[in-house]
Amino acid sequence: MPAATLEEALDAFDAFLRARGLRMTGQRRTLVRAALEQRGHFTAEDLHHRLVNEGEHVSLATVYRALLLLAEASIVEGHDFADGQRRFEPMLKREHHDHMVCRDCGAVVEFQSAEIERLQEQVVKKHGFQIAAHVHNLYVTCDAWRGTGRCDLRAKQRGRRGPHG
Amino acid sequence: MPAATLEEALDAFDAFLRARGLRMTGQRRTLVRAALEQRGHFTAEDLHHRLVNEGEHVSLATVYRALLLLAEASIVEGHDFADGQRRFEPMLKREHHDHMVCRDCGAVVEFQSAEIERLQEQVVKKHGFQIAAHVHNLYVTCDAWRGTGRCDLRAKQRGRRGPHG
DNA sequence: ATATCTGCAAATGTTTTGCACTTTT
DNA sequence: AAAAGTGCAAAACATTTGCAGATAT
Repeated sequence: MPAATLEEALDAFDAFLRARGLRMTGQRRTLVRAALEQRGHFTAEDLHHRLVNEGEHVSLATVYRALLLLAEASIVEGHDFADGQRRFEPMLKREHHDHMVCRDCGAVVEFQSAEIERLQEQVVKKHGFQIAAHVHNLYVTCDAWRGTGRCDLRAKQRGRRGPHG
Repeated sequence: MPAATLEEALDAFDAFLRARGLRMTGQRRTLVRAALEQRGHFTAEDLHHRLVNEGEHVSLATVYRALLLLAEASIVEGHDFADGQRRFEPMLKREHHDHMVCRDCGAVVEFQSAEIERLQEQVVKKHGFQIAAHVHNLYVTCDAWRGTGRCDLRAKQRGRRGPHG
């Protein structure tokens, strides 16, 4: 199943908004488009910068507010990669996946494992819970790739400490 | 392997500090003790409150600074349960585990799965990475337990939204 | 018309930091 | 003495929110 088109995303968002008595606006349309055009995992600020560069007039507050709605509508999904900023990615019509995050180069690589999902579900059931969501991030290093150019996807990285100390 | 005793923790911390040219102080000793006595997963503020109630004079800043060192020394481990505050738990001589976090009652239940760990490692290797750390949190609900009293471990919960929208 | 949006600036809340003073070594 | 630690208050910083004016139904 390929990722959703802009039209599909706009339709889905429109339906979502309508169902909650909310309104489709110029800014929200612009934000849906920009979010889908964004490659990889982006922050609210990334999205805002992009729009400012395009000459669009949308405030950062509106970006945050829209991202919240887009996540509730399952058009995007938010992730915490322990670097102090929430990342988003388009998720409409995309399959679930988890992430490897490289601490050397900042690359975010998606992975899927039906087997892990199954075991996860099993653990939760064994305890009488129901699963609502999960976070499965693998923080990795890629020193072995140094110099190959293969891992220099996102050189920038924040200094903020993760939850591991 | 049972959890570490206070003496073991103090020795480990002392060795860690010494190796880095840092010093054991009264506050740090107090914090090690309090952290080990704390049951379950606690925040920096929990720890601070506890000490204030005991009549100890330790500032919140010192608590944060000590927790950082204790985590680096692997005496405690920090976790992000997506509620806006970092939690810590004693980890010296304890086995690795991941967590289920109940969104209804706030309970944190530990789980272990050698199978999941193995698959995780496999995924990382397949991509040529080396694993540095991982976060595997299962956010669950326990409505089925309502009224049984079994799940009301930690009633308090924060309103802050997690990374999923 | 009326409820919802938006932008701006100010607030929030956890964690970090600068600095003057204490405590270790 | 010299280096490291502490408390306090202020700073940081991503995200949220109050409010007055703008926009959608």
